[in-house]
Amino acid sequence: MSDLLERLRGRGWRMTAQRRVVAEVLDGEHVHLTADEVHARAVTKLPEISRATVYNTLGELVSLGEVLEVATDKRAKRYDPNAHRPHHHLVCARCGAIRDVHPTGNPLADLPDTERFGFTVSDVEVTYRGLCPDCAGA
Amino acid sequence: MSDLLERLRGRGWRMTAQRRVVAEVLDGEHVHLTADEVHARAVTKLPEISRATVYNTLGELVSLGEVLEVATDKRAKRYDPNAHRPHHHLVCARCGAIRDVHPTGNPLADLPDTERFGFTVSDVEVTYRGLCPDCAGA
DNA sequence: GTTTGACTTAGATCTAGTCTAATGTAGGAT
DNA sequence: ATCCTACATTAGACTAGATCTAAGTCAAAC
Repeated sequence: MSDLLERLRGRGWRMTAQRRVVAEVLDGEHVHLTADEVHARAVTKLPEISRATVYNTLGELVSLGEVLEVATDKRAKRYDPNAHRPHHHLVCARCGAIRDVHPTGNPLADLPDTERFGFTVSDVEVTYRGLCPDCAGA
Repeated sequence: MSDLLERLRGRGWRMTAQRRVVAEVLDGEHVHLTADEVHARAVTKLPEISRATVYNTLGELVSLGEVLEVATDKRAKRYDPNAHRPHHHLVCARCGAIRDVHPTGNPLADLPDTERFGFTVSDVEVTYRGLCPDCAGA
């Protein structure tokens, strides 16, 4: 069903029921879930899985580069399984929903050396904010 | 000393010792403080000021548009007194330090209609990430 | 100088996340 | 097939950051 599990196994990731379930949840729906939402879905497949394990597993998937952490505001972090195609985010200011977007242009090139203050700049995130159709209609 | 206090008074903002101190802290140093850092500095000027008041006051300054809230990660929010000149941020991935930057280009124009999913897009934030000179050197 | 509604306070509470010590188990060795 | 053990999982305590509450205070309109 998924090559995510294959990739992980290939990297020597010790496979457990809990980790499989977390990976399946992320792989299944290409939306941006919070850790608690991942936990809630995981519990339906494996009732005894604990929150700590979900956090641990998400953290590992992030350091393996298989999943992206998205912290657009002070609500819960969200996890983005679409780590292999670079993209940015469009966030609803009201409900927090996130969509992946692919703007044109290259913002990294738009930051002149004089504006880098000696930093080693390695990454840019562009976050568009607005209201989703549901929240704008209300 | 500052026109921030003038502007606030002009808007009918009820002036209290606590609010003045918070405004002065923000106005004084053009860095990006966390709420607790604001509180710590405020306490040196007005020892009995409470954390709740600092939070309230910061929240009001944000809704008045005098101060910007910057939530670049899951650490504490930071408050940016430079609300009147549009800019973006350069963040140190290690220590969380923030610098204001002014990239060229206009990312809002870089998001085609087909990528807007019916959202009413009103704002873009560009966050550059990297290591500051101190953290890169370590 | 009074009045009053807005402001401030200490501390409880909430949420998201991390840590710990005890227990369980995947998967290599035998 | 079973045994080991290093790694994984667990429940629940803990933390940081932020918000809420109810009681007390005070700026400013009169």
